[in-house]
Amino acid sequence: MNNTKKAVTMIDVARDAGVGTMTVSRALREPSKVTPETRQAVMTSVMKLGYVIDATAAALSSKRTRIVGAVISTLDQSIFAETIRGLTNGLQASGQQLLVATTDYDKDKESELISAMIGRKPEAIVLTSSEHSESATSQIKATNILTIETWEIPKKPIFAAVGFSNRDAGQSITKHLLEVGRKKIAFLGVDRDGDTRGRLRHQGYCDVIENKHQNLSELKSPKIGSLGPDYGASGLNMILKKWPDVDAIVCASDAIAFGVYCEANRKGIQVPTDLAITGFGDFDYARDSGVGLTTVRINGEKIGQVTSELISESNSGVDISGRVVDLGFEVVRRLTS
Amino acid sequence: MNNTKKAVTMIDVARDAGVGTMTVSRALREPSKVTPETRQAVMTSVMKLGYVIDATAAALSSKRTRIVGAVISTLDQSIFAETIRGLTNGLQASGQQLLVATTDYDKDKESELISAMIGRKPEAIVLTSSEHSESATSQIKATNILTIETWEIPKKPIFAAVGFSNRDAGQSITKHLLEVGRKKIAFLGVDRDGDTRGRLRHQGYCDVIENKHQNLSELKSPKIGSLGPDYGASGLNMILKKWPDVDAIVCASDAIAFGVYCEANRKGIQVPTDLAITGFGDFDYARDSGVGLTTVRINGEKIGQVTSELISESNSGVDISGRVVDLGFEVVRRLTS
DNA sequence: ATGTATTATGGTATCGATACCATCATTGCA
DNA sequence: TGCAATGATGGTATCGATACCATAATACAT
Repeated sequence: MNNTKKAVTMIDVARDAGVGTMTVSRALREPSKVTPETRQAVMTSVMKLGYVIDATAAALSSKRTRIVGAVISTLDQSIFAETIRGLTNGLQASGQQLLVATTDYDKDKESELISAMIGRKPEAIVLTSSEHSESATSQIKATNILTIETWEIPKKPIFAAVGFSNRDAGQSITKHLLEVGRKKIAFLGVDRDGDTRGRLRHQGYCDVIENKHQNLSELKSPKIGSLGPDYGASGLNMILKKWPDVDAIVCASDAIAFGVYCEANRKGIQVPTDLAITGFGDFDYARDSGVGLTTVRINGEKIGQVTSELISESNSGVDISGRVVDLGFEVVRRLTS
Repeated sequence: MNNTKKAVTMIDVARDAGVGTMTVSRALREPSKVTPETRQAVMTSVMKLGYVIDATAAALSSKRTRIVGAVISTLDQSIFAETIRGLTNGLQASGQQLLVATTDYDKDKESELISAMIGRKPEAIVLTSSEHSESATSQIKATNILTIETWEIPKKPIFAAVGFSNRDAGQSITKHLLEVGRKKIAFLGVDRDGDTRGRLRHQGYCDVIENKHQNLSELKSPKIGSLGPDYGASGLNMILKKWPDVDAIVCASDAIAFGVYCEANRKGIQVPTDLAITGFGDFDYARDSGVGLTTVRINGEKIGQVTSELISESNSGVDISGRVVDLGFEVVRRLTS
């Protein structure tokens, strides 16, 4: 495995094709700059020797790594997986590649990973969290590497941001429930350290439900355990015990909403007649399962795609600092509200 | 964004600290090789100047990129996301980073991406598909880069493999249904081009259901559309039309099984009394939703973790070629069988 | 026909850190 | 006391491709 085999370099190809190294380099990168014959000769030698250009050397020499770094919170519930997909697709089209690192919502880890990323000298860094440690931010600013914050649009972006406002989304979905006549709307979510999204959605809910008596919210900070459907099931029971007359629950994620829905079914609670339920994210099991969950749709793939476009733009010389792309969200009413 | 700012190099640090560049290099990488005082002086200068080691130059010089490439089929339904997670966690611990590329089950794209990966001279390449184009395989063999195939264990691994046998899994889950007394067991899956997993699971099913009359299988090749729950819903109807007396359905994925379950519920079919349903993968919505789907559990994260361990082992000089780690799977009986 | 613009090509310094070897200082032991 | 062994440090060639500049060869205009 350890490269015991010979390494074919550009010099070998040049010698074989009877040209200089620069001609090989050009034939490979800007074919129009060499005559068709020389290009042909070079390509033949490349094939014959099985030559592959060394990206490391090319990067050092040209000062262009063609790497984009993504420092994301988690890949767990596929929340960001779509964004990664949108990014890789966009970047692959322009010959860039994505270096990923996951922080698991740990700020120290994020800071550390951002350092490592900076060392790679990527052409851009994509972040999914909206709050960063001081050292991370200052380091990014110092090195002046294009950094794009995604999903939650921060109040003060470092350079540029692509996403939406979780708070606005929280407001919209709560308003929707009010509009369809719900009176006692509860909120169910988790307040995970370092993960501000749930908190912001809760904030949006609170903005709309001003009445202190009406504000029925549970925002737990579970140290362990899944933040998925099982939490929704126990959450519903908690809420029912505290506020038996609840008639709607805004959940901080589809997974939680799904758990609430299943538990309601088990208890014989009619949805949406007795209880309306809304989710967040519009993931496949909310969308296609037949449950017909009312939710807030966020186009994660588009976030990645637009981000890659911004990166391309920046690479072609456009100054995109200060650019904020708000892709919004969509309240999708289905059968649970 | 374009690095208009000065670049701090190791020479700058060396000058500032009043030592040679090699001492700086050592102070940063092998602190034990320098006196505490020099190390301190170097670190002070590093902080002062905001120096970050240039990974590109380090890689070129040391011939160690500390990059591992992952060429995966898709990140869509989070099937491989857990593996990515296991990998990044393991690799981050040893200072490696993961470069990801997605092929969307396109073999040409895979071949192309593998070439690009090879150019990066990664310390290992991780593949999630079990069948590769000829050019991809030969290129990998020629460059002699450690390549680990994951999930489906191929008959003839290039170097090493970590995963399980989809065919065995298909057999086991089908046997389970026979054991619990089912007589008319159907199979529902999709035959996506380039994705052999569904086909192998189907193969396992066929191995067990030898009787031609009993073999009720649908393996469609949908060009478009989701392979998720919505396919399960329509699939159930197809099956019922063809074989009204079916009493069990082996689904090629949890998502499909989930769709079948929901559709059965809608039609008033009792699960599991009238119809048993099994899935594949044990994703969260199968696990925690309360549906209690009987399924085949595959530990995707462990695949990534073990893979990263193999990579570490190889990096420390052990020859792991030919190593095949079969992590198996687990038939989890819940409420739908 | 001659000078200028244009295209094709190659030589070489360079990117920034590390491997290798040399040097010098210090310690241990006969 | 002297000599080898050990440890700390630095000089310099090197990794492999590209940028920059120089040159050669061709086309084109006057």
